[in-house]
Amino acid sequence: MVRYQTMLDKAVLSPIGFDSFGLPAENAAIKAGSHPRLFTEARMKELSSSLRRLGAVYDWRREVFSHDPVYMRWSQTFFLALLKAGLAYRAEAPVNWCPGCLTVLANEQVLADGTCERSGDLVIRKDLEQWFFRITTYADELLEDLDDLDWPERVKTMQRNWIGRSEGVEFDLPLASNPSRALRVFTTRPDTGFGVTYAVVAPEHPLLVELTTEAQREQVHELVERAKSESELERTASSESGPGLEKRGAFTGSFVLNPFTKQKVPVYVADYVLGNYGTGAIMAVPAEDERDFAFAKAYGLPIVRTVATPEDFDDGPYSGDGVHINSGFLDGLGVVEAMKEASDYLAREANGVAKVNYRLRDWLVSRQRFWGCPIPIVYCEKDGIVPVPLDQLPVLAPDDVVMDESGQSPLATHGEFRNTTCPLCGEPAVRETDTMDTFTDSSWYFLRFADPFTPDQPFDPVQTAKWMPVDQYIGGVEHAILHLLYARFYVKALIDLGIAPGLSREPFAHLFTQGMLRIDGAKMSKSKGNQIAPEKYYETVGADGLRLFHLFAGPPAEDVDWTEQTEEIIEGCGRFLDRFYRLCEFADVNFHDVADDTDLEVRRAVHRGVATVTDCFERWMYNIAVAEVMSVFNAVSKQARSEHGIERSTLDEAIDLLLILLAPMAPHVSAEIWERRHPDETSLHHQRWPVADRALTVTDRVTMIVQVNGKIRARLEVEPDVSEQDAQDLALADEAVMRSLGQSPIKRVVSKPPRMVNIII
RNA sequence: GCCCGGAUGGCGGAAUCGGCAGACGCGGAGGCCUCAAAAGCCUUUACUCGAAAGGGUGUGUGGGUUCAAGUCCCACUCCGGGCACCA
Repeated sequence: MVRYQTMLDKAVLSPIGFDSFGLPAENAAIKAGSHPRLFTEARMKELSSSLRRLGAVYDWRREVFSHDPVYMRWSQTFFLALLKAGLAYRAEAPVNWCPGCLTVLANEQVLADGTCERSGDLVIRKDLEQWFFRITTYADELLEDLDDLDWPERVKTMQRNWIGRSEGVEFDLPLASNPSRALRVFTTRPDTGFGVTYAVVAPEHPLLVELTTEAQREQVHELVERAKSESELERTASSESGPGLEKRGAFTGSFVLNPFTKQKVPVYVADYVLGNYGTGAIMAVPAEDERDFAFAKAYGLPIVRTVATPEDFDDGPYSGDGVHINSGFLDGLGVVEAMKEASDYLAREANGVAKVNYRLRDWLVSRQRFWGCPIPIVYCEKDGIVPVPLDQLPVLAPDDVVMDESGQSPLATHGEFRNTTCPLCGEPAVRETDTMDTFTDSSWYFLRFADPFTPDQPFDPVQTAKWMPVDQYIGGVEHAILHLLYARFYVKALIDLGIAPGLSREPFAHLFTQGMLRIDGAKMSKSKGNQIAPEKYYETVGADGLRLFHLFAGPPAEDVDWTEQTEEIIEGCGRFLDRFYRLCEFADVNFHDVADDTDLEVRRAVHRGVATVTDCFERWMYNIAVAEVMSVFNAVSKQARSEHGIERSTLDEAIDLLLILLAPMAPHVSAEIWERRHPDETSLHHQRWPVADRALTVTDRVTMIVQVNGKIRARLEVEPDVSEQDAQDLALADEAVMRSLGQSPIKRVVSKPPRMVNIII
């Protein structure tokens, strides 16, 4: 794509960098007892050289990498800026701990089945004090701005689901024993209030102890203990997760008053209510909520319908629209009107307020690992949390560390690093020894690319304004709600912090999600260690052969399976390039002197090929583009090697145009041939992308199909502008058509000249 | 359970609008070249009836719309992905 766009004479910025911090390097270093930097830099070298050999076009002058102290300085500066703005904070919270990675993870890094996105270990819950970024502040903007992005709908949907905005009402359920106190709940269905037959609090709810009566203490205690011992994932996302999961709960012994019916309803504690969403307590409406229904059935609680169910509805919870029943002043209203009435009522009677809740949680950025960007904070007994002064950044990890398998970050036990003095009072203090999530590093690198040369600022606003947003961002779907969400948040925050004035609030205007290479169904990735090294193919079919295969293998958005057949396809691509080379050497070519109709046909094929390949490139159909080049080549080659032969200038034009079409796909061999053919011209890659000669691409004859009762009976060559009458006459005069018509009278003729005529009998 | 995407020869995959299904490649078969092989070249290759000419069938399944459906509509099956106790 870069090569193609460049040949269209566009200014193309194609940068490269390395997200060089992270666990793979650290784990490798632990195994070998060496320093992750050694691994990382060796790997970077290998990768760079492999990419260069592949012929990837990058502006290597702009290369950046996250463990570069210059880069780290700004990563840390941003952390402190976020802290100053109140967007970074330290809090104790239940967090996801991965026993395989020996660190906490962000919610986004935990898969739906409760395992770690990277190591596959089951994540456990721990209560720890950690650093967070207040990404939830931007929840609405992150959601709304998705609408205008040219991204795959799938990715946008994933982000929308992840943010999980829901509008509802928060209100009070007064305690029956003491109506001046209340249990606050959140609901999206205030209209179903008359159907509230019980309430539920989460096991973590602060009021739980107060609500629990002596008689129920033991039962409640048992449930709370069990909920605590299980990870959140066992609780919410076990293998049978979802609304069908078994509900476990216990009666607290207390009652609250339903503000609609003024009836006493029991308060339960149950693990299906989450402590960290909404108010951690709900009003339960079993008739209109699947989960409440299951719980009510299990615990023998009453179920009162408040919305009439459709006629064909048998049983169970019904959450659709309908007319309200058993609902006092709401009776007869539809769901939408009833919601409004009920909300107004709750506002008057139960301190009800409209409330928006999000599934999205703040971004946990602390990592108990060594190979990451240190969090630039000092803890002082007197001054508390103290940011490291900007002129002392970057805080660098020491090199004299021991990487062992203890699971402890070497920073935590490194006295010299850990023990420092407070920047404010000068008294002894300790450094933060956690590092930042590597997604913080990758959340702003694209800004640095616009101007990576200055050490004095993270990026030049003039340059970022010039290049940003990224016109075409390409990545795997696996980043749909990790990197792509974090980077969007970062950009918005950096703008609001005044760090990136004039920047577009969305970093990636167009997103294309590439497919992945799979082996035995598993994604090929560095973490799985099942990669296929390209080097081997550089030797056999060359980088160009491998490139051609890569494009040819299938649509770029889809995954490619590596099978026994794959090697053979790669060889086939290599063979094509060999054949192409031989034609350019005029091997087995016969020439004739004066151009004739056969030459015209060749020229037509070539020019149509130019048009088709251009179109394919515009529409990401690289596999078809390769097929088209092969196809055109076959036509040219066949003519050139026929006895009749080809006229010299026809072949020259064909080869030159094919070389240009091939330049972005197989840049090495095409450039070599070009140089040999045109020693005095500028290189192939500086040639302008061709435009097909319209006179040659318009068709002079077209194949018209003739159908009888929809079945094809003949194919006729006709003029493209053949009239309807002529088309029909031709069709009816055809021998094969006449045969299938037989004696039957013609009922009707449908014709779309010059494509087809259909005769109905 | 809900929401997306997909299903086309032995295989990877083509087919902007409803109008020639299977482009291109891989693999297979036969042949040429060769003492032989490799490489290369040529022919052939959806299935099926037929000696051939020619016919029939065919894009996951079942219906429908249409002169005409891989393409549009309805129902379903299977595969892939996402979400899934968020009130």
